[in-house]
Amino acid sequence: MKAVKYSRQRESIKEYLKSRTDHPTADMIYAAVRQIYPNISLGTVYRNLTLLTEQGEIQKISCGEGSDRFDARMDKHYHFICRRCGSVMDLPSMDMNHIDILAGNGFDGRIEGHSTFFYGLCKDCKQLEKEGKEIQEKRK
Amino acid sequence: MKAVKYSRQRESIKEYLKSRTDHPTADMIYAAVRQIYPNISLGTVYRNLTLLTEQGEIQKISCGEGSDRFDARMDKHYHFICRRCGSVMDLPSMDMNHIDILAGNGFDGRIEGHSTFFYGLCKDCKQLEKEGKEIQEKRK
DNA sequence: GTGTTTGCAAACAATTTGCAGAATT
DNA sequence: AATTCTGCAAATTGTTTGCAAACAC
Repeated sequence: MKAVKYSRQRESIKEYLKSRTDHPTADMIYAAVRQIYPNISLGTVYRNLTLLTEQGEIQKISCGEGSDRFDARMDKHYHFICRRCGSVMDLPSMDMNHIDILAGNGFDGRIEGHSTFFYGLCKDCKQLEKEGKEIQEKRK
Repeated sequence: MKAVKYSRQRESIKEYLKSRTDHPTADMIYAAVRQIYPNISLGTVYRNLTLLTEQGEIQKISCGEGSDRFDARMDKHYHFICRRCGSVMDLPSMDMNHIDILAGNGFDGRIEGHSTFFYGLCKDCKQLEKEGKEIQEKRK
């Protein structure tokens, strides 16, 4: 019932997201795409991010704090969030399917999956903290 | 510099939370405590939940979808969220410290911990889905 | 032409905050 | 008396939505 039609705005959003590995927020994507389509609205960005997520072309990362982030990488991987600068980065791929079994032990429902993110200090912040440097917020 | 003074409202919030295992939202707590202190405001509830969380007396559960939830259980345990009714429940305690090591392999930052929740169908919804019954939203 | 998408602004939900007065120490 | 906490309302943040015009098929 719902046909999806082409739109240059959506294409631009997708392209931008594919070019990044820093998992931008809707706002960051808005700012970037506005360089090309100055009249695009934040509502359009949100609508397209939702649509693309529903179609399995991108994924939404809800990390609790702050705005949601988006990722064009669709292979299974986990995310790391730096507690100091707030940046979100990909971790090398690893298999953690076994934790669903673990969690199912002694639980009477059906475990279908999990959502996990890791936190700590990214490489840069590890170094900066050692030097007692100031915090550089990379997160919005 | 910041002394914490007693308040009956905060005590009531803490008491209520200790009596529950369903991880209520700020709104649910507000509704409950209002039975005892009809003039309490939602702002006060939020302020106290934040304070209690900072003091390590309770914990906040951000599960991505919808409002944050709160938990008075402070021993390490994981949460399960039913994708059908939205209820949040505790899982039997288990040790998953090893996944931090796993995640650290090939990553140049420092992993300090993780945040995980499991999802699927709770016992009741597993049964109801089998019978083709209607969804009973338990979540706000 | 019909149906989908857009820009804009207004609406919304969850949470936070400023302030004057009340409660705690 | 000094400081912290409260109720209230207004402000903020992140996101969604209604609508008429523009665009895709």
